[in-house]
Amino acid sequence: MKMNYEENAKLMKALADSNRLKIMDILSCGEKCACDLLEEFEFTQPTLSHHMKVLMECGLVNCRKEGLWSHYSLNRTNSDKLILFLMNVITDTEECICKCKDKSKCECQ
Amino acid sequence: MKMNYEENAKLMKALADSNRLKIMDILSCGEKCACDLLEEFEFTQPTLSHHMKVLMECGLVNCRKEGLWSHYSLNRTNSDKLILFLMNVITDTEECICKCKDKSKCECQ
DNA sequence: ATTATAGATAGACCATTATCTATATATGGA
DNA sequence: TCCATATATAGATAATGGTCTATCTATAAT
Repeated sequence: MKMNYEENAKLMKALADSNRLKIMDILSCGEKCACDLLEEFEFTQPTLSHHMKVLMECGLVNCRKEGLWSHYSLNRTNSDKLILFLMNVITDTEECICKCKDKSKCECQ
Repeated sequence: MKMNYEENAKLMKALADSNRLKIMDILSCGEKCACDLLEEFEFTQPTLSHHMKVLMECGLVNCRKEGLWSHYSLNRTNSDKLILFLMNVITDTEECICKCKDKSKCECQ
């Protein structure tokens, strides 16, 4: 697997916030409009708008506009890809970055 | 599953950096000393020390001291737990936070 | 004991970010 | 057309975080 640390770090940053994790959790059960999401939090509407922008810009959330309302939903493809990436990170694979190093050079073992 | 957004957001923050993702990837193949890790990066030794502290303090990485050397390794239990948490976040489960809400109150659907 | 080396800590600097208030935009209804 | 409402944007502020240089601590070798 091609390990793109930079790109996936952006997705991780998007989820490195407890409020956005909660938003993702809520959306995992189905599409929700902004007003419904806002009810679950203490922060203001512009703050929710900011969080949704962060999640959308990195591709973890989709938005469907209908009249005045914005309906948000998970992008499951990209969410799954991020988890797959993480599983690759913590798994010892043949193609791992460390495999190409000359082990004999290590002084400390 | 008990969804502790705050606590897991801390773990996500620790992995929301491309250098630390790469460190985790390297450690996934086995224990490495700091000097070996440092070779893979452009940044300075104090910067590596900072990154290792972040990863250790949230429990994603263990450290074994041996003389002058510090040997780092993945904490697979905690790494696995984080991925399990993420899978719960993006999965529609019966116990999801949104399930207790009164759906009929939603104005937008 | 002195010196060299591995790693940690302190403090500074700059960029990023979560939040707010105020305001703008866009849509639907009277 | 005018107003109410849902959401987005702008700009400010305070906190956080990644990196550096300089320095400290602890261990090992001579």
